[in-house]
Amino acid sequence: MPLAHDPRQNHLLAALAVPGFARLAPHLQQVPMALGEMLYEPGCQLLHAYFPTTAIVSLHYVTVSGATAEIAGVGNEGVIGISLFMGGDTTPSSAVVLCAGHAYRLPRQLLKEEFNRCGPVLHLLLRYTQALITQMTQTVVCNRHHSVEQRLCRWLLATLDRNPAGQLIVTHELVAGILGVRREGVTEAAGKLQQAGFIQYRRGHINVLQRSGLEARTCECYAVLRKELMRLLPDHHAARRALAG
Amino acid sequence: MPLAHDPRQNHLLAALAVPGFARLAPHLQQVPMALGEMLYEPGCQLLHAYFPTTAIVSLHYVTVSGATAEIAGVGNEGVIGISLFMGGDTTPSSAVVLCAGHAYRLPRQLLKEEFNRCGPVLHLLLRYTQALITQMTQTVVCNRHHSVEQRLCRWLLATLDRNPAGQLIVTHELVAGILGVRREGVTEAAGKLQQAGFIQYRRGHINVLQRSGLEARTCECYAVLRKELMRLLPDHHAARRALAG
DNA sequence: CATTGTATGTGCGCTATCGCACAGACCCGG
DNA sequence: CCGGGTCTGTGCGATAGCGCACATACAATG
Repeated sequence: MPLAHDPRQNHLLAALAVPGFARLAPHLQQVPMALGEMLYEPGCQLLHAYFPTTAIVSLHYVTVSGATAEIAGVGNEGVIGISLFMGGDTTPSSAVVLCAGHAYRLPRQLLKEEFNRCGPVLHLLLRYTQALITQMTQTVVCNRHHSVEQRLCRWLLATLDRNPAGQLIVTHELVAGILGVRREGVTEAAGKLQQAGFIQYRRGHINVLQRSGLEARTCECYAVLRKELMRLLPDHHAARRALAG
Repeated sequence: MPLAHDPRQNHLLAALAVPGFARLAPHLQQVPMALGEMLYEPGCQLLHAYFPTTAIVSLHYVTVSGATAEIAGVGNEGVIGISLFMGGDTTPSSAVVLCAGHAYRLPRQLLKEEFNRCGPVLHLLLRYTQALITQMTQTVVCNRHHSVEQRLCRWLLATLDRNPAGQLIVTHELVAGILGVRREGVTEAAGKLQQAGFIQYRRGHINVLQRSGLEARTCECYAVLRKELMRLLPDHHAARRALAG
């Protein structure tokens, strides 16, 4: 059974075989993540990789004119800092904490060393990177062709998958930045979902009451992505619990 | 000096050190690529990786309702088939030939074997993958915030960079599929660019007359991306020529 | 409990893009 | 040189989303 704070709440860490995990564990440091905290800025050298457990992080892009969009989200299924092992060291996007929580961080050098052993850790991280690419692929087409309401549903569902509590601490403004639309557009779409009884919100909180309603209103992107992520990232954490039980 | 058909017209192959290249060269098979040819379909297992020399390929996504968008383009700076070494084997996107030309292909198994030597080839391919991610990042935000005209300029410039001839064999319809807009939208934007004297087109052909005009009208995405690709993918082919000269 | 900053609701007119329909123009192949 | 299929030009009305302005309502804090 996992401790209150266990690195293995992160699925990637949970999927590591014993020797790899044993090498890394002494260097994993738990850190709290506050809402709005920026883990890295465009072009900045990362010092650590972050493996979220309860926190949710958004990979963001901000244009010169201040327009923003989420490129992909990262929760306990993944890691922030793939450029550390992919070779570029930096990226043109930034990483912002969307839901406060915790993560374990690993110094840059240790991640690189473990990666360069060319063992299972390398393959695990690359498979996760492939999953991230899939997410970005879906976001490209979703941003192009789907409505604000559809994309709001998709985002709510994806975030819920990473935070089963069912209560999100976000403002419409924040969601607008993620979807790359006006705040008013989010207010309108959220209003419709609330009227339908699927969600309920108040000043900075969104409660999901009826997942199935959101699933009915979202675009295909949610289901496509979920299926593909299942294929690429079997939930080893759940599997381990099942084995232990 | 490169032969008329030299694998090293592809920058990735050109960047390989002698031993790696020597191992792969006997297995590289030159293949012609016809306009519109589909290299792989969503979810299909690739049998080869393709290293374009003169061909240009578009990574595409098609929704259930038939809407399309380009996720990223691949020319002689890259390779098609990263999922072979990233671990997923398939992707939800497809790859379509946009500009007829040639490529060298390498059987799946040989690429994997070379990758698993964990030498310079692995690092080169991962760095290219990072460049592809950067391209997708830019496409996410560009699709969300920039106009048809800006994105048309960006696409023309990016394609020109991969095909210095300055003449593209594409219809408005085809470009519309790439940008994810109506055919009429492309006709209108292209009309404006032609009136400005930047391009000239006729039935299925587009000639770029004045790059600087396009550069002035495109969004920041082109410059940002170009700079980042320069950083990640120094043009080893040009470097080699310079050394030889 | 009063205050104040922040979040949300709403109403405009505006623009880009869509979806459709059809006319013309090109050019390839017979 | 003559078709006929394919590209391109153009003109609608419809719509989603924008940008702005301002009203209102909430909740944290002293």
